[in-house]
Amino acid sequence: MQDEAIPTVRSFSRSFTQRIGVFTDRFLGRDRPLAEARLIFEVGREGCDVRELRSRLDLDSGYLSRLLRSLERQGLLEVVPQENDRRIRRACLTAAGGVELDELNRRGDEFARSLLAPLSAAEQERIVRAMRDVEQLLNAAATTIDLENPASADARWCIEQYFRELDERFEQGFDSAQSISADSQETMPPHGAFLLARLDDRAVGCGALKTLQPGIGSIKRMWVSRSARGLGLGRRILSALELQARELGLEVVRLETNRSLEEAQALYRRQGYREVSAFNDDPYADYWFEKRL
Amino acid sequence: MQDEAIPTVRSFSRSFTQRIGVFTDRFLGRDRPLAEARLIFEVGREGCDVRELRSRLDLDSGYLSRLLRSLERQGLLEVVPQENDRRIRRACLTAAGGVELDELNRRGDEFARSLLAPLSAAEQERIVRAMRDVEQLLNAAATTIDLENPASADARWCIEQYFRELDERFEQGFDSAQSISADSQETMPPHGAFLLARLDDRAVGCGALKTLQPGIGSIKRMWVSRSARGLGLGRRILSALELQARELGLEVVRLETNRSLEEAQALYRRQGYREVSAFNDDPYADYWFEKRL
DNA sequence: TGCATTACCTGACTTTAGTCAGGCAACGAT
DNA sequence: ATCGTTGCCTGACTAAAGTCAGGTAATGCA
Repeated sequence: MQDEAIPTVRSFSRSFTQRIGVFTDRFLGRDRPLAEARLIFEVGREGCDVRELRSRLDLDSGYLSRLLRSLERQGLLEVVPQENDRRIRRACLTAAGGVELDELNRRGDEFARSLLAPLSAAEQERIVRAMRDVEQLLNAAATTIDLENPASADARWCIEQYFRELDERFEQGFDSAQSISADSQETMPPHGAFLLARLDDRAVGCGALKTLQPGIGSIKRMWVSRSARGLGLGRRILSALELQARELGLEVVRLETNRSLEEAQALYRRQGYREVSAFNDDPYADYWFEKRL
Repeated sequence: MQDEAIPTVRSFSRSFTQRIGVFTDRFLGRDRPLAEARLIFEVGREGCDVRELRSRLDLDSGYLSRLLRSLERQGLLEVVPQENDRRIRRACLTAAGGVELDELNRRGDEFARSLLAPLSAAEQERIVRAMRDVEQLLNAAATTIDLENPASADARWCIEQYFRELDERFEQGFDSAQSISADSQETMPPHGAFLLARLDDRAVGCGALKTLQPGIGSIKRMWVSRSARGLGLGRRILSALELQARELGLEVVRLETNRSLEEAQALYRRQGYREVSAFNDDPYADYWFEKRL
């Protein structure tokens, strides 16, 4: 780590919370408590389940309930039971709530504009670029990679997305039944592992490991959601899978990939994988790689 | 302004306040109110006058007083009257307060470290650079430039700094008595103007305008503090002075400068000033510039 | 059918943050 | 000496934020 890295981060957060904090309090919550304003934002046009609000804003159940009642009294939103499970309730903005949301958005835009206004065009471009960088990398840093049961809803969602993308990208399309298996049993301890990447409780990537034969593992299901690409997440998932492989006592990991997935090939080469001759007959594989751990 | 500028700023502040806000509350103020933790920071090793604390943290006098009493009760600081004016009181950390400050700093560092930890070395370097950019430009944007009475304490402090720097940089040194005048009367309405740049109530630059003869003005005292250079502040002060000149009915502004002040010359040329022959006999002037407004 | 669980709500708190009016001592100028 | 000002403090508030212990209806499961 560079010497000035820590001071830079600290001085940055300090100056930023000061400058932006002032905004958040003064602009956004001018005529209502800040928590209420945030809640209106979070509910948004399409509405939002109460449980979802609770987790996203990290609020106490009782406190959130009270906030919802307050906004209801003000005629800004309605909380209605869901059709299929009447315990779960959904908050939706009323027409008046929509107007309020517009107003909040207007103030937010105005604040952003006033923040940039004193800067020249070139400076504005520079700060916007730098902000995008910081945000991206902050998101990358906030993304966690953990073991997950491959049968869980999030895991299955990721695999589904992965298959869908392969079907789009492969010239011949993709049918998972044709491909080499990597089912739940195979990708769980003690024979394998399934890793899920999450950003703020949202699944954004995955990777799986299964044992081919004693000492030799295979990496499957490497996928990163479009929204999270370019953040080095692929590299982190791959490294984490290799760590899992070592812990399972594997000495070599292999993987196969399709010619259309150029980024993936580049990643494998960068991470020390070398191309080997075909070790299976996966109909979608064009290249085979291997790495000794 | 670019199309995505506003959304980028907004999404950035959103994600940043979320990620950093969590830290500020959870890490820093874990076993005491956030306001107290901030206060300990602000008092720092060398101590700080109460009035200074009030303005820096923008706190109500009564509220601050109560916070100080609370920290005093906890044995973390002492508030003692100043020698020369016993109304003004100074807050100083006790030994225990110093220990607490160390702990706060430790937590801050730890947070910064944990924020960067998941990133690769190259990514860390990228985010640190981007943060520096954002902070610098945010500071630039937060710097205000306003008319100031040239006799005010801040104005005189800036002029003093300016003279001191000229004395350092000119080969022959600098003595303000030898130079062409620009006293308070000359740089005030209706014959002139004095502009002061402030960042968070701290004077960081200045510039003055006086009338030489009907329709012709002269720009003097252009200075930017070292801490604020490279932020385009010189350009903004110069533009603001030109605006003042137009409002005073001037059609031409002139200025002279010393050969050692290369950045200044570059700025003047960039802003449309062209070199002219000497229009005065200032002993420190090597170049003379003029701009038609 | 009964029982545990889930999802949310209510009431009764505490803590933190912030405001306002007035008060007192120290100081500066006359 | 006195009078206005400055710098800080105290008391008496209010609002916002957050916590905790139940409570209730809906649902799922044995």
